[in-house]
Amino acid sequence: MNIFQELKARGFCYQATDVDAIETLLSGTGVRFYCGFDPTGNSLHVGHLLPVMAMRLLQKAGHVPIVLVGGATGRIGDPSGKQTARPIMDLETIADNVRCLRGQLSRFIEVEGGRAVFVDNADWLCKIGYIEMLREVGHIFSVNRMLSQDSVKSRLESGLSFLEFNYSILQAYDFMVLNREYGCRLEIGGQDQWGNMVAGTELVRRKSGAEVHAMTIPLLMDSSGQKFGKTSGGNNVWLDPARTSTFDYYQFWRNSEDSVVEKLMLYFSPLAVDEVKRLCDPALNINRAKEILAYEATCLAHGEAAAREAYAAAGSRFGYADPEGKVETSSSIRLVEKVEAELPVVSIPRSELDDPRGLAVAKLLTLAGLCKSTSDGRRLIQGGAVSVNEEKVSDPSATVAGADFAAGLLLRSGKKNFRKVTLE
RNA sequence: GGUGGGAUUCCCGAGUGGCUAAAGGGGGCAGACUGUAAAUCUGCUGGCUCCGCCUUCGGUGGUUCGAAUCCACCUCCCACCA
Repeated sequence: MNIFQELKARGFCYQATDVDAIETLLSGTGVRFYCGFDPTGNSLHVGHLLPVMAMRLLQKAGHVPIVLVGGATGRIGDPSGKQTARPIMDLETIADNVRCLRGQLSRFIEVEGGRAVFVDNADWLCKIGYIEMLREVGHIFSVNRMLSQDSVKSRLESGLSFLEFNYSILQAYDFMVLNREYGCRLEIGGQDQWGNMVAGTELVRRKSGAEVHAMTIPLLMDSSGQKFGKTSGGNNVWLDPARTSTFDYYQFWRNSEDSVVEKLMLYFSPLAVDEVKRLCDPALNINRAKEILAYEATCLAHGEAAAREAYAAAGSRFGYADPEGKVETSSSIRLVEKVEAELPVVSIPRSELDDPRGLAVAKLLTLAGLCKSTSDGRRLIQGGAVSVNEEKVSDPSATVAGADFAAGLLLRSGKKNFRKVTLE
């Protein structure tokens, strides 16, 4: 199985400018390809991960990823797939986001020894003058053509500013620069990027005559048609452990529905295609498959030690799916002997206890990030979902005192959401 | 440029003077059942120092004891006509 066939088998291929040409290109080695990420936040979430996984696979096959973080395009905002314009961010925020995203991406993509290149399009886009830009590439873009793009058309009704309208030109320009400076031959990206990517291949062809390609990756949806990667209360599952603890990250994968485990494992684990198919056979042990999925996904994002810890914490809490180790796997997942489960820890300022009436449990839930407001917390308590140190709380006005934190307070909302709360 | 229609809580969408924190559905959360799954049933789903108070129905003013609902102006969308 060559790399292109593997990408296909794993479900990474959605649209491509020329399937055969791309397969031929990739059957060689050392092909430089690129994928861009806009610094709209200081962390990626699992929704961003699909193209990252595709880059990983390509890199493992001997190709060279050019990871572009859009310090310049982030100042514009891509309208593709968006209902309304995004707020314009200030420059420091963007610069900070660029740094954070690079750090996260370098966990997935190996950088050493020239095996990957990290670039920021601010390095060229911010230097070019408007007139210069118009003269260089403006004549190649047809407004008529741009207007017929789906991503533009859908925004014509709700309103599309000139600023955003320019986005695809900038993205196309990136491809041209990367082709010229780095010999980049292929761009990959989410399916909503198709229009922008095709604009790039055309620009390159017309400016330099080089033949370059684009391939999109499908957009992941969950069973209810929502964008994949949201959880409890529609929150994103972040890669940044400060925003989503490794335990919760592991749990996100562990709680996948049966019907999508195989798909997710093909996308997000490094295990070979046949092994994934074997593990996900419903006759085998679907819960073991989920553990392996969760473990492998956590390994990639947070490293093996953190993954093992999360696996142990969840396993000792909820039980292991395959305690006798009957399921064979090449995964490095190993049964962990009884350990104290390390649940996600949150610390709150000691001053929260200053109020003579005590600290309301409902408030504590909010501070610990288990619900969005005190009112919400009160409702959870009324619904019988909350316990403190394994004792159910039934009074919505209940409070805790300093003594309850003696050994770290164990706060629970529902069956699966735990926080160990400490004072600082 | 002209005429008509619209903007409602996370989303869709009711509501046309007090009984409206605002129907219904979706989504989400929680409870029961389970396999930390799905399906199903039940409850909750603006905020707060919570049996009371405060803030919401595009924006700003006004009428009224009282407005998401009436009036004026503004902004943005949609439709038809030119």
